[in-house]
Amino acid sequence: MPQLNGGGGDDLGANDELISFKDEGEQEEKISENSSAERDLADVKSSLVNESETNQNSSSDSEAERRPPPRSESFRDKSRESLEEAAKRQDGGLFKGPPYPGYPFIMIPDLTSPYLPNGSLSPTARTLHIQSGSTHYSAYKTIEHQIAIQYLQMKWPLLDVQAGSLQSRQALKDARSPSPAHIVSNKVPVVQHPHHVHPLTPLITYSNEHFTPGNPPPHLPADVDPKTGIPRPPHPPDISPYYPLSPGTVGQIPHPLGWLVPQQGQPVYPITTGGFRHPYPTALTVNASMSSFLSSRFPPHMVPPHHTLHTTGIPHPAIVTPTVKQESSQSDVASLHSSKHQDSKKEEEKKKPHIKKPLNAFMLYMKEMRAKVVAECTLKESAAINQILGRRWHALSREEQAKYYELARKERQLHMQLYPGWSARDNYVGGYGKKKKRKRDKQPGETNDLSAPKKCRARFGLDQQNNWCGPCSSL
DNA sequence: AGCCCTTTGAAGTGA
DNA sequence: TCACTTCAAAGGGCT
Repeated sequence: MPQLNGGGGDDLGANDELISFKDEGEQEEKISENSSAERDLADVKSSLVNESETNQNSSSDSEAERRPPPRSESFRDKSRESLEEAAKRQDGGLFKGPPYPGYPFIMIPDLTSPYLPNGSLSPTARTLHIQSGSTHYSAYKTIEHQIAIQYLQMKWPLLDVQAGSLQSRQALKDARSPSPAHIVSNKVPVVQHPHHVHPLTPLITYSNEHFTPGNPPPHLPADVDPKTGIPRPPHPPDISPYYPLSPGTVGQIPHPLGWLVPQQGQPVYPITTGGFRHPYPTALTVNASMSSFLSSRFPPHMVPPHHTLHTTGIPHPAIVTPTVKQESSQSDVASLHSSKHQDSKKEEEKKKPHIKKPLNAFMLYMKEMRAKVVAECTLKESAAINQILGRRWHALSREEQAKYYELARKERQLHMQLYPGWSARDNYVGGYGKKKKRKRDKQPGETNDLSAPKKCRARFGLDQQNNWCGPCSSL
């Protein structure tokens, strides 16, 4: 069976991901719909309205047309065709270059695998010598190692790949807090972007424009702050919007795996307790969060002691330590004064990081397009925005959707590599079946009933006659 | 403060 | 296998 990912071995179930695609005839329609963003949005709005007003007939044309046909093998085949095409366009395989310009996501050959693409054992997997609590690495200058460096340099020319960066992941994985091995050779300063460039951010910020080399997308954060709506200063023209470089500071590219790369002499990463909301909110103290994370993942003898707030690296932004993340130092001090073992246990419980789910294709799409829609429409309420985005999602062409599915697949893959033991179940509050929050029981098509538009009108000030929100009527 | 709303998709659970 | 549930992001609204 052909796999989407030419790299093989991908069992992430991307095959069924395109079930929402439309059939061919509909596709043409959708392509025409996409001819203009404004038209698209207007169409989306119209379809929303029409659907809202006519759904009682349960024959909403727009919905019926947009909704993908039920799963069928033929459809799956088509989807696979599409995916295969996409895979071919991307030249498939994890070890190929970034599938899209502006997508500098390095799929480092199986970071958890000790083997290099050439089949040899990677140095990081071979030589980890732990002596007296410090970590030393040897045999850096092996052929394989150099090959790996060359690989990274080839795939990411701007990256000054040194031994440290290659070892850093293993180093962090073993959570050997600041050790010379981390510090010395890493020349990839992870100067945290003010917006906390997530290693997956290049994925998340994907858009069609991103695939046009040297053509910064107009709707990127440089235009409008997705949160505040305040226009942002544009990027210098000679600087990639994805890499917040200052001229001549190539080395300050945020490593896609930057959170893994321990740093020395770097300023403390900007702590944005408010404002920008990153897909993977960054924990504040790597040692506290990471080692607690490791505590939960690895046997105690493998977990180093906490080193309070000495920040020498970045935890994966998917790791969230809510409420306690800023109390780590205080809690550490408190635990020293507290002789109650239970308290410390509770602290440990609290410190347990929350690894968020990887974003699916639609979520990635939403993250990228939300700001755009918000900018085009005065609506700010996410529920309304999401409705529009949902329509737009269905209006996307197969290829466009396939790109997001691919990004989502890679994100899942990376997530799986980063957190091998993680399960979505871990994030279930109260366990399955015990609802964290009462969700409205959704009957088939209930979202299209009259109550929805009424509620929408009430909440979003939708125009009663035009069945759409007044401020956005121009859309 | 915390849940609701709203979207799609992934993943887990139970029958 | 299927149906159902939860969570992922977002942020204004509501209790």
